[in-house]
Amino acid sequence: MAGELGVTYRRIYQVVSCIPRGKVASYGQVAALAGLPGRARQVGYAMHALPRGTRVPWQRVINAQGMVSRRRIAGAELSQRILLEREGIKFGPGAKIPLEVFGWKPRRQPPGSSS
DNA sequence: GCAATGACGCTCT
DNA sequence: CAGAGCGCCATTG
Repeated sequence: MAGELGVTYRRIYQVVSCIPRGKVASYGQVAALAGLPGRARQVGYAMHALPRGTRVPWQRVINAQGMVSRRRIAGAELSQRILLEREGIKFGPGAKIPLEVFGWKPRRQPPGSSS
């Protein structure tokens, strides 16, 4: 049943929930952080399986090209873009997000913070 | 239990 | 730079 989600999805949702507001992460990045390197596809499918009204910031997950992945239903990708712009993320030419600026860079110990 | 699906990523042409 | 193909594997019917 869909009520009981697999361990894999749960792991993915956990990582996605850690993405700070105003930042984005790619499917592959989420997969790697979830301990599933190379399984970006499963991340995308996990996002699709999310129910409406979820607390998981699924909108912060985009593809490696810095673009909102195209969905089965046209127009939904636009909604995601609106949500991201609302968080302060700016899109460049070609609807691409500059990952060097908005890409989430998780770091446990910021360099120079302990000195 | 088997076969098809899918919000991706990378490489080659 | 753009497009097409293959691999990846959990979830669903």
